[in-house]
Amino acid sequence: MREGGRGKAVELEHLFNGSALNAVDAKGRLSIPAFIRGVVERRSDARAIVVGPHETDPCLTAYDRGYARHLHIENERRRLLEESQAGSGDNVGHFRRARRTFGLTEDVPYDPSGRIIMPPMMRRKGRIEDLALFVGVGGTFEIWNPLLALEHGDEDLRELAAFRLEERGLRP
Amino acid sequence: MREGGRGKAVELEHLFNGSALNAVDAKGRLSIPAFIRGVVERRSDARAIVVGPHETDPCLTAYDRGYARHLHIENERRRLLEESQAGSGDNVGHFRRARRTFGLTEDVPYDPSGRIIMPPMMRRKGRIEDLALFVGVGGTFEIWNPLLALEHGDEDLRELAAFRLEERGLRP
DNA sequence: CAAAAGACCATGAAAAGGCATGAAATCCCT
DNA sequence: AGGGATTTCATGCCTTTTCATGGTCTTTTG
Repeated sequence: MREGGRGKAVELEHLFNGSALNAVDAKGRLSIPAFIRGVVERRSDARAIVVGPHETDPCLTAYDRGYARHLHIENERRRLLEESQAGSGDNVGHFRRARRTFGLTEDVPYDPSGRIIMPPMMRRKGRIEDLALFVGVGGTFEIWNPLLALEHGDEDLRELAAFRLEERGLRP
Repeated sequence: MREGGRGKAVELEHLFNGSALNAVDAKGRLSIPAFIRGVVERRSDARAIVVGPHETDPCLTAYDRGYARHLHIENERRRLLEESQAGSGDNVGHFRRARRTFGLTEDVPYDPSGRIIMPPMMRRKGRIEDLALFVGVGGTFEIWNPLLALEHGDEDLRELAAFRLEERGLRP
């Protein structure tokens, strides 16, 4: 199950699918929904997620360690490509990407009961307060402040957030 | 699990991921953040890092001993490649790289509590003063003077440095 | 002898782990 | 298919451990 190497990467055999709204306590502690943990563990058999700012939206992106390795390999491949193309060129682009992929993200293990402490920096970047909306998007998943999702999300996301909030008896 | 040789290197199974800002005391002592030590020890089970000047940026690069071995092997591979290509060509490039990879770097063990004394030459090359910003970049990690990061870094890095400084109650 | 390097202890803050609870979802058996 | 029993989850609370960092004291070395 590890890394068969036969074409398909294990990371993409299981996809993040679904959504959930969970509470964040005063110390920034929160449960990773079970459906996410299932995929994380089948993909990488590590009880940890990697969290970082989303590239374009006011939320966080997250994935498992196997996917992080995948990103690393892609980065290295691209570097070699650029090196051979642009003369002996600068690797500036490479370093920038690597820094973004690994410096701005954090590896966060979860405990046996499936909880993490959202790192303060991520909490701030994602503007996560006392609720976290998890949204599967296939290869990765997103973590939203549900109120921001209502405000800045596309129509589908807004509807999703509204539903999950109502479900909890919250109607802002 | 050491170095199976069958494709995947152990060095790349665990990646440096995250960031931290630590103090450098009057004696030049500083703690290697726990998340770095974890990866270092899983990769090479040695309590030491290898530090050198960064290829393009005003900071230091560092990694574990296993990764140093990896660089050596890569270098040799590349030498053979260039030799067979450019006629019996000069090995100038090879020697230059080897000197850079091993001559300009230093192997620095850390004590049981996880602290090193930054070698004076590195301290000077990286212009490290009383704060050190560690930034994971996958295969390796960087050590910045956070003020230089603010000044010369790309946007992401600047933001990172600013956040880590604020977090400590420092706003330059 | 002086200065630097290294080992050892001390401490406060933060994080990790464990235990308990209530609610919801699932299973299972008639 | 129903309905009770069981398991899984999310979540609050409390305890233990880890970490970063400062200080002191010893050892080494020029």
